[in-house]
Amino acid sequence: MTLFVSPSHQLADKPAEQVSPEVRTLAERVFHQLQDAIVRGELAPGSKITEPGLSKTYGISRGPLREAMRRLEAHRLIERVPHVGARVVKLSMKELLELFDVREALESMAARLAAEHMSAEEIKGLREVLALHEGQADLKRGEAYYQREGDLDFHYCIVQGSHNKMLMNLLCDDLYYLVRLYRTQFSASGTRPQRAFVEHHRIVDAIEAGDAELAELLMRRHVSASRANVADRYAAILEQQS
Amino acid sequence: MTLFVSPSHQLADKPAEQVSPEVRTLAERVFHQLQDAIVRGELAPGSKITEPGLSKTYGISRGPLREAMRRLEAHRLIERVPHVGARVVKLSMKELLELFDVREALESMAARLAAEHMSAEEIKGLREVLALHEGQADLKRGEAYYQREGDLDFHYCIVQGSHNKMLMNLLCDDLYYLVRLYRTQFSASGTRPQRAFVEHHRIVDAIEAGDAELAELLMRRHVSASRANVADRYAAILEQQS
DNA sequence: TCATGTGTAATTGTCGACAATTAGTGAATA
DNA sequence: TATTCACTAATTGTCGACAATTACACATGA
Repeated sequence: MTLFVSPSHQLADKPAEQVSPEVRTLAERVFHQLQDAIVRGELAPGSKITEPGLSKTYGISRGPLREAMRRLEAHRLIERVPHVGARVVKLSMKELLELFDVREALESMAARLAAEHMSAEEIKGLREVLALHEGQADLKRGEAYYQREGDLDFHYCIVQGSHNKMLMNLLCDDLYYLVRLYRTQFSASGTRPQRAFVEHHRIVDAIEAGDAELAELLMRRHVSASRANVADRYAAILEQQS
Repeated sequence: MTLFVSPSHQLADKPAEQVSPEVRTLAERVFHQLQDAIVRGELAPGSKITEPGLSKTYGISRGPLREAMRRLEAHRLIERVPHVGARVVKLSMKELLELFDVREALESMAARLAAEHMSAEEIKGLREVLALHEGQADLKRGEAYYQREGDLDFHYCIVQGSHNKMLMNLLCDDLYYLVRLYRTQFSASGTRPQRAFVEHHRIVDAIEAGDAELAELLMRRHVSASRANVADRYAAILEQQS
């Protein structure tokens, strides 16, 4: 399967070293390192990050560090206030649901475009991704982690299949890091993974049939169901606490 | 009409001075200045911009300048290559159409959410925006410029009405500068403005009726028609040249 | 006890200088 | 003549130091 390498796998395999492709400058490297650290939860959401601190931790001066932080800010992973400082972003449930709305809009469009533009070879690769997930035992046992990572792989493939670079940038470079960050704050499981798996197959079927409208509709429902699942679990947690 | 101030009007009224709200640092100021300069076409698309050059032009050192450039890069207004330099982004027709696809996805979602969340007062403000456009004589004469700017105002209002901050950031802070940049490269007019004006009213009707699905559908068609108009005009230009 | 003002310490913003990489010019050779 | 290599100039990347702003602690007064 040479289709693509998901960012999650990239980050899981390599221990945050600069073996990656286009990391030719210190600012680039520390940007990716900080991105990983935030997404993995090593830098706690809401915690304050100071320039001298990070500068010492990563062994670089504040110049490239500030450029990296500017990029993190643009990607919505940290929040800065002039003359005050920066904090790791902390997603509220409201913001998380907003993120799902944006995903619903963009990913359904991606599915539509994928149905129109994906080559037979790409669709084959997509099937292999699904087969890979099916083979994983933990899916049946209801353990959500790999399924969720695989879920990202799947969505990643669809977005790539849209052949729309702007969409790819928005979803794969920007929003997915937020999606992964959310995992460190709200864990999700239940019976959702199995159903999501079925939905994935239906979506690929529609794409393979070249039915753009159906692919779009199914992806929209898929993301929407995922959103509802998160909202329900959150409501349950609130119930439990009170 | 206290509803909002569109970025286009902001930039039109103030001659790029730092009277704006939260511009408390040099990097912020030069970021906005460069953003304006690019969107207005003062910095030609595709032209190379060098750090010493800008540094001298704006009278600041390269530190804050580089941070501003990093933000411009994140907003896709310039493209940087490590150790080589930066260029003002030049939208190809393919990329412009990609942008329309993204807008179609996001703005239709915004219209749906606006129909669900806009208050009566906000809707009243929206009507006033339309009335303002109607009063402008150049709309009837087919002069597109103000209509197009007004078009942005309209879309801006809808996005604000969605009450979804993530959507607002994506559309109003990021993509709209690209949309405005496109105007400097491809001028659009024809009979489209008048029809767009009618479509605007239909959309507001749906929002006022609280019909989320209809509002979404109409906005989707509206953006799609705009996209088709651009594509047709481009095809005509290609025809003319050959 | 609470509010207010002051002073200090820490952090952020900005600058100029140096190191590293690249592009372009020109000369030497096949 | 075309190609390749070296050299130079310019630009980008990085660093450390200084200035400006802010936050916190403490003392003073009502």
